[in-house]
Amino acid sequence: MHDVAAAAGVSQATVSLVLNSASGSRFSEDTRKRVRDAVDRLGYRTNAHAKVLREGVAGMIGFIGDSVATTPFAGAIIEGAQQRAWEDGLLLLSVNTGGDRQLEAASLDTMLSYKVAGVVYAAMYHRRLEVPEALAGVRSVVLNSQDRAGRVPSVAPDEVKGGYAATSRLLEAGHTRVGMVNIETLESGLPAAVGRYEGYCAALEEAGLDVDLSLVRFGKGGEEDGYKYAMELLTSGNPPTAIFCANDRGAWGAYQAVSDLRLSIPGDVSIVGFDNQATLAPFLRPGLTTFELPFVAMGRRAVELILQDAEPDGRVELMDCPLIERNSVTHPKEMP
Amino acid sequence: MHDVAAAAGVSQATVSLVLNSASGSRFSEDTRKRVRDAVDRLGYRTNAHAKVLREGVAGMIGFIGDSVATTPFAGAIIEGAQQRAWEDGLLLLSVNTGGDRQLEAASLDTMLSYKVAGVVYAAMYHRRLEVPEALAGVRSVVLNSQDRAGRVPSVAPDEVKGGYAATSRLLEAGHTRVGMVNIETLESGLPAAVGRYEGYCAALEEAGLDVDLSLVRFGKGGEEDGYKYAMELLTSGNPPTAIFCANDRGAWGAYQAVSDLRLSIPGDVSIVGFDNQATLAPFLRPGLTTFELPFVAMGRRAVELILQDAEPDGRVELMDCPLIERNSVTHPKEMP
DNA sequence: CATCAGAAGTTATACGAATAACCAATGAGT
DNA sequence: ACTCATTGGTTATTCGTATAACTTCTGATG
Repeated sequence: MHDVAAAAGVSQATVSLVLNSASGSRFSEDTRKRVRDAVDRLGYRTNAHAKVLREGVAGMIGFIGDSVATTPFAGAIIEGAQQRAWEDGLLLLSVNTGGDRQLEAASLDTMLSYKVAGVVYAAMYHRRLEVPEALAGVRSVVLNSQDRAGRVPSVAPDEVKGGYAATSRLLEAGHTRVGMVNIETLESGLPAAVGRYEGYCAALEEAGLDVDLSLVRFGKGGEEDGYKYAMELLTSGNPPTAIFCANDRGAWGAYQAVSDLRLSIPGDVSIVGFDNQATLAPFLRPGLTTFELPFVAMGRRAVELILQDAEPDGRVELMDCPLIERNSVTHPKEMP
Repeated sequence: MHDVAAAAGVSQATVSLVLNSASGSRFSEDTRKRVRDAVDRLGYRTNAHAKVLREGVAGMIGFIGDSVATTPFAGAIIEGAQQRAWEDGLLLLSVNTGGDRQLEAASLDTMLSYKVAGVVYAAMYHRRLEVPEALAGVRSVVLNSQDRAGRVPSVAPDEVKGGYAATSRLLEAGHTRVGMVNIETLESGLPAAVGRYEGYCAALEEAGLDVDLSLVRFGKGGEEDGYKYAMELLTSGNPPTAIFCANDRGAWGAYQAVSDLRLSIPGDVSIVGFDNQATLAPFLRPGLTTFELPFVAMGRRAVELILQDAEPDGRVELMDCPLIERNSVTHPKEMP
């Protein structure tokens, strides 16, 4: 900057003021032009660290993921966060800890020493977790999970509403016997499993239907269980005409079961999935009607909470899971 | 740091020296202890910006991806880069540009103003690309692609060797009629398509076999083409006993074709894929034998090149694609 | 004519750490 | 007694920017 000042024949302060005062017309047009020319000629670029040193806070937001980058869905989460940050000219300083608490603490420490404007603490899957202590020292948001202690604001998908919407989609198509293959037991406490089931029940009740436990199965989220439990449901005495699979992998298993039974989707049985897994859901035949975890929107929202002025509270913000309509749902077959 | 110095009853310089001189025993044990106690008591954390300001280079590496985070495979690339960076105590300052050259330039500019130690320029898929001019100003590496101008060093998968290894795997199992369903035409110039085909030819020739063009098809990389061309090959007069599908999605299509023909894998036809797509290859039945793009290793290597002392040249470093053995390959059936 | 307002800059300082250069005290060697 | 090395520190300066506070000049005004 001193070089620029010398080249333009002014003082360093003048350069700084010309460059930063948005429109404060304190200088003559001539001087401003000389400064800008010198900047261009010398290829001057401001030193961000000197700026931060003076101003106390950096144009960076820390992003700590327990392994977000490697899980196929959730890359979108970091993408959303980054997009939103960049809209305010900020960059993401990111780390995947792989769940290593020590790495987590160390990298958080480094981030803080870089005076990040805030920290997004993102989890690979929706759960209740303990945040590292050092987070208390900065503005922070828990993403795709919830702070168990309830101190840090959180952003997570609305599983209940998602389960409700998925089930409603089938009920509205006219189904009255709607099965569910869940991804975990309720005792697991997994918000996705508990919430989607709760939504399933709520939708049935609202439609005046009882929850028939013979139509509900609890697997482990893999396609093997999807296959196994869909098979059980469809070969039972009084099979469902539609199945809500609480994740797409389970739905894939269900597809295979339906195929092995020489039935067809959606003619004989309608299927709704959950997750909109990019490498799976669009490629099944027929395309899987499913619900999307709003990763991009969640990432954006988390950064937004960091950026906003209002003092944060420990509130959990739940975000809608949009329906992705494809071709695995239709009306139930008329009974013979 | 002044506060710490005051609390410990020493000068700021002493604190700095005690904290940084690894073992330089210039101070009494007593003083050092007082300093460390004060640091703990006050929860002092060094200001990274002040340090960078003095030293000229930051403990950060820029990572620019054209949309790495959202593509399901390549999250691993950023993971590898970050891992390696952290081993040297560096963090990644990352941006996904979504291919927007303007955003790319702007974010690169910001990164440079943060005095990053280097920049990794990562592409979503392997190709030849033009790097932004500003990259010339820093140490940089092109990742998962190659600098067309040949100035910036590049790290990319060894497609030829991959295609060679895939084909060899089938030849070694005893197959002599090995088909290939490619992901693109050769005219596309796509290194993955061109290289894997070249490797396929090389392996055949080395085994003393001619390349039989009636066994080769060029699709668009989707499962529809995988289905269509596998079907063509298998229903031809003299079908192959094994097919090398140049990507896993194509292999999935081939699986469906085989299934529709009431044949079995690997009994009637062996299949080898490419990509080891995490949400697909392990879940096919039988599990797909395939090759992995070494994303983590590539990410690591790119950062390593940035970190190393030697002056870089524009060399392209090709990395091996490891075989992921599952159950889709066996000996050919004896002819009746 | 004295005064005052505004325009157009400049000077000086602070941010936090690293380090070269300096200083004071002690004890050993001659 | 004098020199000199060693130990254990301190002082002063630098990195690059932002900005509060000051200066100087030019017209305009009462």
